Amino acid sequence: MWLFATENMSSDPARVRFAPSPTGYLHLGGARTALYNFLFARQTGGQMLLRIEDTDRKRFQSAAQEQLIDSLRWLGIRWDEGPDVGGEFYPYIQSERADLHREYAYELVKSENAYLCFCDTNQLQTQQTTHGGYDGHCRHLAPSNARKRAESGEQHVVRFRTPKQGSVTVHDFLRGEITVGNAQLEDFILLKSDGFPVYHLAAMVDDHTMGITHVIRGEEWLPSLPKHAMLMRAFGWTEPIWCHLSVLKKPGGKGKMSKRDSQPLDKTSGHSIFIDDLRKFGYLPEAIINWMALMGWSLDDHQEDFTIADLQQTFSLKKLNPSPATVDFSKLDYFQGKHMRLLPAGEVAAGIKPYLQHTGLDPDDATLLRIVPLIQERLITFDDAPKWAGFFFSANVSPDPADLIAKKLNQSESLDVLQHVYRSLAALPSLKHESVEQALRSLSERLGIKLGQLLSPVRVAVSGQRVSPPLFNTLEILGKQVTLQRIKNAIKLLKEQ
RNA sequence: GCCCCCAUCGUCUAGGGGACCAGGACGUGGCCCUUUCAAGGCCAAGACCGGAGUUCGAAUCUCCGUGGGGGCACCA
Repeated sequence: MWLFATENMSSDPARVRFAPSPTGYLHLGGARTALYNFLFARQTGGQMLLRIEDTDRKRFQSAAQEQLIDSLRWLGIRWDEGPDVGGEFYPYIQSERADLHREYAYELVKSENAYLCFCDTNQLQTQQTTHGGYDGHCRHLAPSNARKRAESGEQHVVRFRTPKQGSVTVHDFLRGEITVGNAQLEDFILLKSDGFPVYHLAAMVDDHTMGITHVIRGEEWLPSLPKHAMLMRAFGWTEPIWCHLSVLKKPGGKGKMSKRDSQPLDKTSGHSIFIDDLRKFGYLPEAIINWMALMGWSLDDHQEDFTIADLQQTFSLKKLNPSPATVDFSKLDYFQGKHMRLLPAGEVAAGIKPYLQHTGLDPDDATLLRIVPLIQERLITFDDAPKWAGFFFSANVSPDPADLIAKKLNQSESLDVLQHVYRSLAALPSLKHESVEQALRSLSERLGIKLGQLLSPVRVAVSGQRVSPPLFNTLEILGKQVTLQRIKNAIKLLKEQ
């Protein structure tokens, strides 16, 4: 047991949260953050919360929340509290908690840690150009006066009063002390003029009231960490443990991966940064999890195969890597192939069926199950199935006559091979792979050519392609009638050349 | 422009002062196996960003530089 002792084992159960904004589909960066939060919660025997950060009504997308939940679930990430499963701290949709946020904002106004600001957009714009930001115009208004203006209906926001002197120091679990001069921080907005809280306020109020112990989130939040810490401190709350994950860089390593990069990545390459796309392309959640877990985290210098259950055992915040990682899809394919080979045959059959159907074929389950052993280790994604197994189900194949000519054989020699193969297969009562193998091996000896040379035209004849699953089994599944018919057709094609 | 973070093979990483002329994995090249393609096995090439310190000793600690990244909204 001591072997596995980590800082997590000895600490109390953690309460963590994944708090996406419903502005788009779940992508790798978000999924990885969710994963790490989930793993950490499980590792410590704590809870994971899902909270929807939708205080920006302008960017709200109604479908996004369901999409998000769907992708997360598909990956196998679970949460103990959330908008869909409820929980003690309901609601978990931030916009529904706005009253609470407002209350806390005004508590800060009362304690003079915040104040009302009446500047309009125009004023702010000029301040931006002349002063490089908000100039503190309303910072020193008399509170009573400000209250009167607000009560008379004048539009206003609530701003946090950041100290002008000194600096803030915040501790990040992975990066240590981070100190920023207060001069860098302007009096940021807490409550918008529509009465909705800004993220900084809402998230801190929710984190505190929901009992969050560790904030594990992306590095893009690091610059606002001082604000968050200041808020927590102004309320007199104890800060959670802050842990900022590195960003994921897009393939090629130039720049942070972002939602806008989806276009050049998908379709053509069969890759995408969106979980939902990956799913459509026929990837396995197990593979994606294994791959994502290793982008920014590692257990040691040799183990790299992990199931999500393994990760729940071994994950630790301490082994997180603070430097950015570049997304590498070739490694995803590697893990995908591995997990594909681990799948029970029935699941492979069920997985590839829709992809075959999508190409207009009508595969039956029994045949599918016989084919799976032949193609399973050759598949990367389910989407690869049509190219490996499509010819089993199509009515006929149309080989390129040039492909029917084996390497180092000319046309008439290849024709000769096909005709011999036809005769010896026709002589068999049925095409059991053992008897096919025996027949063709002895035929190749008789003809004095290599087995590979003999098989090549046959392979093309029956599958229509140069590369196929192992041939003897293929012929058995295809059956005598179809096999002979396709060879006959190939012979005809070659003769016409 | 200002602020912050990061820095080991092409990529993901191990490494927390001597165990490192730096280990593993993906990818790449070669060989083996072989019925094409895979899978598998073996081998190879391939990195501590630079410069000053600290130290008997630095990939590991400090500083400066450089490079990369992130952030500067009544977005999250």
